[in-house]
Parts: sequence; structure tokens; C-alpha cells
Amino acid sequence: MATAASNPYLPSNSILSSGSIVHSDSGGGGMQPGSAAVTSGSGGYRGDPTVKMVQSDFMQGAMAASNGGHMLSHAHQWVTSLPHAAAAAAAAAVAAAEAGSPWSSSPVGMTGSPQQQDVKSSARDDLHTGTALHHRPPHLAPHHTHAGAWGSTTAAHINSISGGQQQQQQSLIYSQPGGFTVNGMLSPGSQSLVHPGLMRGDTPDLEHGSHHHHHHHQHPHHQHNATVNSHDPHSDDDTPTSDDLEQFAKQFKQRRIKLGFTQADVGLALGTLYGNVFSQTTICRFEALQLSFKNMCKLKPLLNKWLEEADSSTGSPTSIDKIAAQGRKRKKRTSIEVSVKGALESHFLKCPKPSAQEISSLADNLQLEKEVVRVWFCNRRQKEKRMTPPGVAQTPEDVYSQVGNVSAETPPPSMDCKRMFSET
DNA sequence: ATGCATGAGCT
DNA sequence: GCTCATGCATA
Repeated sequence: MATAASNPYLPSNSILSSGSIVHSDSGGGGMQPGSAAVTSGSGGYRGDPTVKMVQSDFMQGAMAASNGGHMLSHAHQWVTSLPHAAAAAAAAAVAAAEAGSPWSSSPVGMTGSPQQQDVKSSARDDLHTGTALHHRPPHLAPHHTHAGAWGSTTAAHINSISGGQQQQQQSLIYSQPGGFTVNGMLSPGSQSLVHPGLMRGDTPDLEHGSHHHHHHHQHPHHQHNATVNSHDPHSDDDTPTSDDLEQFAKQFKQRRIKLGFTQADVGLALGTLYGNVFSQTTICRFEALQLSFKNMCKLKPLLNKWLEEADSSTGSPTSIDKIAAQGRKRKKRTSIEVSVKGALESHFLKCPKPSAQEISSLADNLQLEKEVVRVWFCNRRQKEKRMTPPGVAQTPEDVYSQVGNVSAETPPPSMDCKRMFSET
């Protein structure tokens, strides 16, 4: 096959590159004979349908599978990223003051496993942002499968719950290393960010109203925790609660905007300060509370430091250096037609975790690469986890009110969703 | 602000 | 294969 040495995914055949993937017009998940121009037609790099385990956990219905049936289509293929110098846009007038706290409803279900590579020694920090008037009991609420978001108002322990299938993660806190930077730049001015000491008093808006009202309901649960070697089971000053995070995120966003920084600026600054750069996406998701609980906990200290640094430097020109240049080949984003998306969502509702075989069938029917479909499901599941579950009415307060669910929610028996469609 | 993607680490 | 963290590219 003609393949570029550098591109494992290079489309060997560019023959059938019909621009339009689809020209469907009817909603309902109709597929049509289109072209396989969806990112290369070659086999791809993987194709070993072997295992297939379905556990199926959460499932909730709250979406509709509707589609429009129009849209344009793009041909996808790999692109060689080009160097782009980003110009800094100075205008970031955002003014969004929306209020929405999607979460604070589902329990978290992650375990803690070490990961990461740059966890330095650390000192704990933060949490003094001003809230934390509450405490959370040392119990977890490993509810079952309904991953909606993260820990409820109280459960926030990331210790190690071993809920069922989640793994990995890293320590929550770490501070800056001895003082080196990967970018080769350190913010001038103050390195001891540990305590800005004084801050400008022009920001009286520290409203942590604190209107917490968290009740919880948790029940013992399955599994076994086991092994708990050294550890203070009582540390009650670490691990912020969901409320803490929510409050912090809001404040953070507000201050950030007030100070005139964009999300991207913050991400870069973090790199400069700690050596850990983050993208605008991550900052955005943090503010929007769209990260996993654990991830939020990890980022909070860093952002908190940045905040201190930022607000203490009245007129200091923030060091904004550019680090860029990424020369990597990335697959061009595949645009999935709305109609196809509708079909995928329908299937997702039926079976969030399709087997490899099912994915293949689906891919075939939808004329998408198997990999694309697989990834779509992965992303979908991930999204389900962070999105506010019911979305529908139900104030955070009401969520907790649902006591009585102390039933033993047995882990969903793995059921297999066999192919539900065929093409003969 | 988000959709699709990559990769690490774990089963 | 999956989850989870993270981000480029895009709407």
C-alpha cells in the first residue's frame, strides 16, 4: 500500500473522494450510499474484533433523536498540521454571566491511582479560598451506575472507592517544583506565590454566600475497599467539596474576566508558573465545571495560585510568552452529519457500550470508519459522565432529597446488545 | 464553547 | 478494548 512513512493513517486511496458523505434528506437515520471518503479508505490501523464486554451501566433517557437532514459535508483526511503563529487577540469581551450549576448530583465513582509524571512534592494549598464552612463526613457514596457528574455535595473523597471500572488518576495536589520552568520562563516579580500577602482592595466581590445545604445519603456498598495502609482517614481539610469547586470556579471566572484575561492566557500562564501548560479548552471546561471531580480538584490549586498572582500584580505585565509549534499530524476532525449523529445517539440509548462487532456493523451502515464510531461512543460516554444527568428540572437541592434510594443497586448485569440492525 | 481526536495507563 | 485527561480545530 502506498503509505507515507510518517503517516500511519494516510489515505492510500484517494480515489473515491466524493466530497459529500451524505446527501440524505430524510430524518430517521437513513443511510445512503455515499462515499467512503471519511478519512481515508484504507483499513486503518486497527481491526481486531476480539473482546467484547458489555457492562452497561448508566442509562438515562433524555434526549431525542432527531435530525434535520441537510448540512454540508466535508471530506476528511489527514492533514499535516501547519505551523501557525497565533496572534494574540486582545479583545476578550465576554460578558457572560450565566448561572448554571449542572452538577452536584451524582456521586463520583473514581478511584485513585497514581499516574502522571510530574507530580512533585507538594504541599497542600488552597482551600482557603474562602469557603469551606462545611465539612463532609468521611464516607463516600459510591452509588451505582449513574454517573452523572461528580460527587454529590458531600462525597468528595477521591481516596479510592474502586467503584467498578474507573481507574487511574493522580494526586490532587502538588505545587510548583523547585523553580524551573519548562518553557524557560518564569514569571518575574514574585516567585513566592505562596502568599501574595496583600492584594488590591479593589475587588470586594468575594461573595461566597455559602448557602450550602447539603445533605447526603449514602449507603454502604458493594465491593471491598481493602488495603488502606497508612493514611489519615480523617483528613477533613483537603478534598474540596463540590460546592467548593463550584464556588471557586465561579469566582475564578469572574475575576479572570475582570482582570482581563482570556482562558487561553490563563492556560499559558500556568505553564509559565508551574510548567504545566493547559489549553483554553481545559480552562473553559474548568469554569464550566465540565471536568471530572478529580480533575477539578487537581486544577483548582493551580488556578488558585494563578489567581493570587494575577490579582496581586496590579500593573505587572504578565509574562505571556508563546510556546507553540506543534508539529503533529492529527486526523482532521470528522464531521458527522446530523442525521448520522441522530442514529448514533439512538444506538447509544439502547446500548452505550456496543461491542466491537456492533461498532463494526454500525460503522458499516453509517459509512463511517469503525474507529470513528468507537471514538464517538467513548466521547459520548465521557460526556454523559460530566453532563448534568437529568438536566430537566430538579434543583440541586431536590436531588439530595431523594433519600430512600438506599436500595442495593446491584451492578448491572452485563447485557449484550446484539446487533439490532442489519443490512442484508 | 464543543466536537472529534490522541495517548497513557489499566483490564 | 476501556476510561480519563487533555487539546486541536471548529462552529
